[in-house]
Amino acid sequence: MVPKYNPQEIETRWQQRWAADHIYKVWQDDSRPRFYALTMFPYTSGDLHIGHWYAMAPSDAYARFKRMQGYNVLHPMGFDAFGLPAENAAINRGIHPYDWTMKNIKNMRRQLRSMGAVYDWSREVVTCLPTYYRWTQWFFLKFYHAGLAYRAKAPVNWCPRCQTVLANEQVVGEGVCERCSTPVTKRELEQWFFRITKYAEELLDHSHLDWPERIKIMQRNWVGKSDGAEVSFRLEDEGTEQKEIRVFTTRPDTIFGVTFFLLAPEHPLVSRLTRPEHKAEVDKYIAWCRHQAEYERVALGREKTGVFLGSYVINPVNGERVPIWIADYVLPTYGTGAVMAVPAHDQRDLEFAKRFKLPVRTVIAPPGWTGEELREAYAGSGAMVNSGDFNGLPSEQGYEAICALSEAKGWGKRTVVYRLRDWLISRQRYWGAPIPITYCDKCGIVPVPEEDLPVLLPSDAEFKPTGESPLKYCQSFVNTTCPRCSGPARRETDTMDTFVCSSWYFLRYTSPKTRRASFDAAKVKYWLPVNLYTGGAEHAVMHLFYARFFTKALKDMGLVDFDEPFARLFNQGTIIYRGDKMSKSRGNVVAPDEYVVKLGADAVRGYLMFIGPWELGGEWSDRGIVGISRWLNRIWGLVTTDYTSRAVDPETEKELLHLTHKTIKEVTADLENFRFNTMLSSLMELSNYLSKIRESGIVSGSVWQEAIGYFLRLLAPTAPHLAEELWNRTGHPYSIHNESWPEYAEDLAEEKETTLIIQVNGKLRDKVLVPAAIGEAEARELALNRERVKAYIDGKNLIRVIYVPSRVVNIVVAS
RNA sequence: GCCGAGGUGGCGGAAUGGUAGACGCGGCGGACUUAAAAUCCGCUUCCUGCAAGGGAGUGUGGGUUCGAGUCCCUCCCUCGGCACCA
Repeated sequence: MVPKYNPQEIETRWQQRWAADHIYKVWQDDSRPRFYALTMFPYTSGDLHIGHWYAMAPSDAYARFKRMQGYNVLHPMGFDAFGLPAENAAINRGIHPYDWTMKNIKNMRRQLRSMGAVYDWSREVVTCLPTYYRWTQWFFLKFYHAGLAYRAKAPVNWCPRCQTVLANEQVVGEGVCERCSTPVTKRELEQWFFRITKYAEELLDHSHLDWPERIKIMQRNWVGKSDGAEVSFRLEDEGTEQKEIRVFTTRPDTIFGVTFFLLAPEHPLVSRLTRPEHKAEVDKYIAWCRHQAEYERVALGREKTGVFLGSYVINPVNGERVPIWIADYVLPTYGTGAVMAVPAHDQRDLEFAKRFKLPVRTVIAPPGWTGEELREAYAGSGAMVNSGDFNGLPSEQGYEAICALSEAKGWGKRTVVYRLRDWLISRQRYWGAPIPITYCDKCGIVPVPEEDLPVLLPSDAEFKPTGESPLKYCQSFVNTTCPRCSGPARRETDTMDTFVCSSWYFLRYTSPKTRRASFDAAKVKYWLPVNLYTGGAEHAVMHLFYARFFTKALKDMGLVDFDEPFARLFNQGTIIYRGDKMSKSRGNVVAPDEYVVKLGADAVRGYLMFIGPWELGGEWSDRGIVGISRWLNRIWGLVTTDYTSRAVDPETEKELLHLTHKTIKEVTADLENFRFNTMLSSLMELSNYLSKIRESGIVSGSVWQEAIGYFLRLLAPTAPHLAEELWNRTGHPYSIHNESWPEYAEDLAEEKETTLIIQVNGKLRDKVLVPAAIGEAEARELALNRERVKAYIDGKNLIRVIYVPSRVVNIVVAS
């Protein structure tokens, strides 16, 4: 009696054996081509849910496939372990963030091990350990010395709930916090920034990246490059030390159409340019703006607001006096915070002009324009009008001509403006890598010397959120000596955004234990760039963007010799459950554990791959997984029950050989393209055919054994435990995971017979099984003489016959 | 508003411009069983017909083609992202 399929027993047994034998240990083995297959490491939230498995199980199958294909595969795993939830848990439950995080890691590691992945656990990376964050701090110093890290006072995004500042990238949707969805407010604070804008142009270049188009578009939009010109408008009243105001415009060709001038309410010149008789109104407006939330202010479709300051600028092209207003739709952070308003050719300016009865002057003629007032702003191109010497010039040429004139006269120049802002990395929280900076009354800002790293987090800090870093109240941490003059000094108490930690973890995996450096340069040279990076698309302008910036900066510092970290990127879709994305806060998480116990990790892996195309995600279904579980059970029975050959039918043997090779071909192509769902249907078709053969027993024992051997190797990436067990039970040497991927023979994979479709006027009328190599004449002859076809063509005029080789004969007739 | 992705049986989903619905779930019928579960076999897009067959059918409406789920245009819906960026 053959024992029943017992996934739990099989899976734990093989996992122990694999671990004991270190079969997934990765060496830097130059004789094989390397393949770095990376999956985004999880945040240490406590439990992995099915959504995590959806990211990890298919990528593990892919890594296994690459291994079997003969690559030296690095497929590591680690934990993104700093961050707010740990601190919040500490506040709520009185557990230290370190203990909370480590407890979670322990549990998540157990869950990950139960998945049976090829992770080499000796390479695990945990970002909250001093052995790791020491190097995060080291990178900060490198950036500081390279002029890429600076401290500045700026209006920053503040999350009142998280009690910390946020990077622009972490403000999402209608101006809410990426983490807790609380509306974000603005605060004027002295903070640390990374100069990511220095790389704006380089970050736009995705030309050597095999990345999804939508991610590239999102990043491009985020950088927001605009070509245009910077133009100076002289102040009419030159009594102030400031003689002019610069604006940025993408349409210098419309400069004759300027009828008013706008400043952001926060613009530094506002108070100086406000005439006494307007002061009360201006102050009132500015106060009103200040209590508007950022997202209200930029909400589209709002009625335009603003006030006149009472002073004027002079238009450099025609010497006109232009009134200066302030309006909240002018953003202080973009361009110069000032706008030359051209209501005829900008919809926003037109709305403003209408509201405040300001003049509108058309200076670019729309097609067919006869001088009437425009209903809507015309933003297209056309001949210049009302533009002095430039009248009649096409606007594209006008653009060039105005730029040339401004440059010649010195009141303007061509320029490029980016929407991208520098990356704010300070966080007023405890659980992050301390920024390695000291403040000395004598020496000012002094970086901590490299040899003094790490700046350790004190274990005795209080975590109560006060809007300032808990480290600020920890005297033993704050008080230090100046590295330069040895006098008393204070430590920086802000910690770094966790995205700094995750901007270089993929380098650390290559040499996780090295104590001499952040990474071993030779190993990074061997493994990087990452061949394939998989994870969710939600990181498009955060993690993925920062990691690219980091890599480019490291390249410029000479620390690495490549400027893009991830050659190929693939985003899996989202697993939904009860109509919603799985998340703790929605309370709809499905834990893999109970399914692993009941049906086995192989079934969970298989179901997640079978659910649909990986990039589209899908709905988790308790019913769906039993289909895969039953299939694995059938495979168990198919292979463990002795096969008895009762007769040998050469035709069936040939057919089995053909189907086997066809399956190898399909499974290989599907894996390469992440089409796990169709890969599994191919395997099911083969196993269904094998079941039929086992019933009839009409192939020889050796042919049967060979087919089973192929089948198991094709199954190994998806169901590593079951494949190993059956490989072992069929007398093969350990381990199937060190076997080569099967190769197919093209002539065997090819179809020998095909169903010829016979259509009359494009409608299916008959089918007939023919040799695949059938010739055209023969096919036509056959089709025209079929009884079923004759009924449709007799007595009609044969117009033409279309023949698609070995597929279709379409007979076109007319009555 | 703009940019992506998508819309196919009761459900998840397959289909190089050439048999629409592979594979699986569910359902129905049968075998095994005292019975049930499990397992195995068969059927399962809809309408019509005793049947052979016929007709319709891939969100909507048009177009290209011998032939369209697939290509082009219009519109509708769902999901994701961006959004007063001068």
